[in-house]
Amino acid sequence: MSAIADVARLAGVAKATASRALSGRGYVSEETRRRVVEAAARIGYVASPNAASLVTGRTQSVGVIIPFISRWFFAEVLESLEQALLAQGYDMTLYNLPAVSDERERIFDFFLARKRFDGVISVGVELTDAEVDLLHRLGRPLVGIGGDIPGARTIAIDDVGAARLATEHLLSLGHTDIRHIGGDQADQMDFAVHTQRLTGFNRAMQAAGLPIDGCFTPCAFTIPGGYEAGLALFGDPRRRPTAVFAASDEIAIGLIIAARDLGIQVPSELSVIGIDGHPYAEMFRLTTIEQHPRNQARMAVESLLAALAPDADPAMLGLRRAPTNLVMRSSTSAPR
Amino acid sequence: MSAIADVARLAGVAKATASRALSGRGYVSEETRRRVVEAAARIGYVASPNAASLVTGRTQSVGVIIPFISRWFFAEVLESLEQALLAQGYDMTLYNLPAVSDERERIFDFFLARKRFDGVISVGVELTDAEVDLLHRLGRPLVGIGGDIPGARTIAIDDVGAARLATEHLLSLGHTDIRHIGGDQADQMDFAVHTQRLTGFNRAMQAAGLPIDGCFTPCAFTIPGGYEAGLALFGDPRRRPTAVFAASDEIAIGLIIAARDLGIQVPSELSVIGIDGHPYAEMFRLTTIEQHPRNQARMAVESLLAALAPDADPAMLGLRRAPTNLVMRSSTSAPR
DNA sequence: GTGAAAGCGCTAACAG
DNA sequence: CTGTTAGCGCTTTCAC
Repeated sequence: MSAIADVARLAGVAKATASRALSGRGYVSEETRRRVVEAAARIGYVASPNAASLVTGRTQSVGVIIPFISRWFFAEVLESLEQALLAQGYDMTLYNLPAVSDERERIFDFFLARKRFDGVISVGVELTDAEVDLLHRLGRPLVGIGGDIPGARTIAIDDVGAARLATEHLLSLGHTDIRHIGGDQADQMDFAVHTQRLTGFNRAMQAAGLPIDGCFTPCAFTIPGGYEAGLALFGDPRRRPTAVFAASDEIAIGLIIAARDLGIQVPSELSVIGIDGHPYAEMFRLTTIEQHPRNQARMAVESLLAALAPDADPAMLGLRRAPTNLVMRSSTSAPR
Repeated sequence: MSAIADVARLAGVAKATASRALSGRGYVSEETRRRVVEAAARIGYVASPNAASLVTGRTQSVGVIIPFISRWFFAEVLESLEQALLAQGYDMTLYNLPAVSDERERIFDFFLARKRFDGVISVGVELTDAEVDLLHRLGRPLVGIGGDIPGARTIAIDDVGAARLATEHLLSLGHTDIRHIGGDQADQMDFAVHTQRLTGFNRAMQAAGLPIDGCFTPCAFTIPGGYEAGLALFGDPRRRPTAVFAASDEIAIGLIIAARDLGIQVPSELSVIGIDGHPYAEMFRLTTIEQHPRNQARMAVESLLAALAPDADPAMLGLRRAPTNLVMRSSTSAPR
């Protein structure tokens, strides 16, 4: 016997009335509602979301696909997504997407293809055309964070602009020997971020009339990645730059640790600027440009839920961008 | 019309047969199965997990509750859980549990209480009795990682033993002025971990006939937390210890950064040992005891799924512990 | 404002 | 091996 039937019987009403009273949809007299709620409480009634979904088509659940969990930016996004979603009564099913592979295909074909979610949020994943297609075919809102997805709302910072700003900051301090350490272009995982930040760097350098040849060094997008790159780059004092723009704070922090290991004073002998707003920035006296992961997450949820609302505003289908602020977390300095 | 009915009609069989052919349960002739599968493929049939769950009672989904996402250990556990679960056809719904609060209560009463999950995995959360009760009342397997949950399978390292081992390592190098920097006992979030690691430290010290008064300093369980503690602890050269056992690698790394900022050589002037197996350990020449988050996660999933299997082995209901290895990631040294 | 009835899409008996 | 029959627990018309 369906559980709600028990509640109904106990309250002396029909199943339909109990349903209305409990879900808040439809007209129920105050007196009846009270009786139903009380009856439900008495027998500890909990609705079956499955049964409800089967008829309403809504699952109150959203799928999130993300390529990393342990990198600061992604973890931060995840935390905020979960919080924002939960506050609206949605829960979050997480798919940690590997590089294109059988496993990945399975996530799309087996898990995402089913009508399990009211919407999908894709965080910093470079999706293939087929994947985007499949997601659209679900007929449910799709929102991206960290890069464009054809036909979907997207939240992102202006990566080219942020990189340019960072580089210009170093230029304005008088530096001319500046390097960019960033992600490998061949690394599929991190959206166009790598390319865009390199582009911003190149533009700023060229606008200042400086050469860009040999200024870029790729490395893994992590603290150890930056550390390795730093050991290699700063090893020879005669070829050491006076300033570095790192494509992420994690790389920047790795560079600083390496510099210190080599006895180089930061920031007096070497200026480093990064992008992210990483919480370790202060400890390392790192100048950084905030990427506001929490804001981006909140905006994504807001945008997704707006699309889910009965009176969805088609205007929200455009591209939205989170603000990009140059935040001087600590001192960079002029070259000596 | 139910989608599977379309498939059935197209294949010229009954719905039940189509169901059997597609789900693999029950007898179907090879010929029939082929026709059904083909028909399904032709119209792009995807089963509705909701409808299936409604009748089978299984959701192929597990709930995971966890207090942090951005700390290394937790992120690592999460990644492994997701991977192991996915491989078995389960997806993972994530609840980032805040300290006891209305939000937290809502997670239990509203989200977890519904029969949405085939099982629940609790990672490093100190659950209240009421919460444990609610989880048990679901009648579904519950597995814990990182600390005991009454009546549930639990995977954890031996925290007291690991702490003791770490301290003994420092003692064996000849150190006698050793401090323990760990989590605040009042911090509810981190299970009994704080207390247990402090206990292990105290036991080792006492066994060596050393005093423990004033040897413990609490701090936040993060790199910045360790950094702050380090600045305070190492500021006065006359009161500086020769070795520190940090309750986590993150604290240890913070301590090392602080020490370096103060011009102290690590490890020659100060030995630091931590627990975790953090990937930054090598960069910081940190000695650490591995906590194997990935192993623990895999064991948790294994244990959960075993309980879900039709022939569940009641013997698995016991407490299991992951191996604790003392790994010398790099050099610690004797006091000078 | 409330009740009766008709499903949502699927699987599990049970015959055949 | 396959078809028929009953629901799983809920929401939603549509009358009253």
